[in-house]
Amino acid sequence: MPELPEAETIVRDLQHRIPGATITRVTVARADVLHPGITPPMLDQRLRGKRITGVSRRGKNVVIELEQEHRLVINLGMTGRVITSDAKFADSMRHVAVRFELDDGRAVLYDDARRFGDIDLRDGAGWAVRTTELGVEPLSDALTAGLLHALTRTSIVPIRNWLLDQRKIAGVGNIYALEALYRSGVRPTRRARTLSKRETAALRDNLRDVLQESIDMRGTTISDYRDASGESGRFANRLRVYDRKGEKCRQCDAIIKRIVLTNRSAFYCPSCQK
DNA sequence: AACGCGCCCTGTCCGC
DNA sequence: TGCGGACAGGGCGCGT
Repeated sequence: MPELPEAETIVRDLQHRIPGATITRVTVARADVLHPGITPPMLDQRLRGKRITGVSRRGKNVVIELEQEHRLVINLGMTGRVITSDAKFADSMRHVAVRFELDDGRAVLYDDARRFGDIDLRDGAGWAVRTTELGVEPLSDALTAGLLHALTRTSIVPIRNWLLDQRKIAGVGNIYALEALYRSGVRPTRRARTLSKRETAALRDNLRDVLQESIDMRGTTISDYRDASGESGRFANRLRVYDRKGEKCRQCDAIIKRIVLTNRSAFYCPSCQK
């Protein structure tokens, strides 16, 4: 579910709520959301007494920064949510997997119906490893048209699949990959290396635009996504192809198609996208 | 090395 | 009303 804009929205919410607080206790109801090798007692023992110093994002991951360079890295999978216990909707969370109790009486709740999410704890060195496994941040200056063109030269995979590879660009998921391709006039099936310089330049700009516009609307809620207060995002009605099979293209009146690429839906306008 | 596939798990919706 | 199947924003491990 949550891609970069959704993770970014949660991060911004948490940034003005939890830094300065100290974790007093961690309770794990669903150990399968913990990163392999991390056990519930270990998590509790290593977090207890640690002060939260900041909150940031890397790709689709929400990163809670702690004293001594430790980081709690939360990947929300498909249905993960991070909600503070003082939020209006906190009591309605029905799949709380982990609770991080704070010294001010509040708690940070990790809720995840499908439990595809992953909670990892890294020290400075461990984080350095993890972050280098991820690709360029699409909203950073590092993602230039030239870089996107160069990166795509060696791959024969459909460009939609290429965009989902977190080792290349970090944070893009199915929704924004498809929306950016639509805006760029490129079909999701096109092999990455066949995109022209002009097309990769357009794709770079459109990717950044659609991500930023979604952040401005606090993300896309199809069904599960909620921000740190439990509220839905408002970008869903701005989607032009995602989940619009059979509906009319907003630019040309052709009918939006749905195909399957490596077991995941792809939507596109057969007339606007080449 | 790069790629495609199956799978992890729960909830919801649709057709019968 | 109930049941089976398809599908869902992600990502890992495996075989080729």
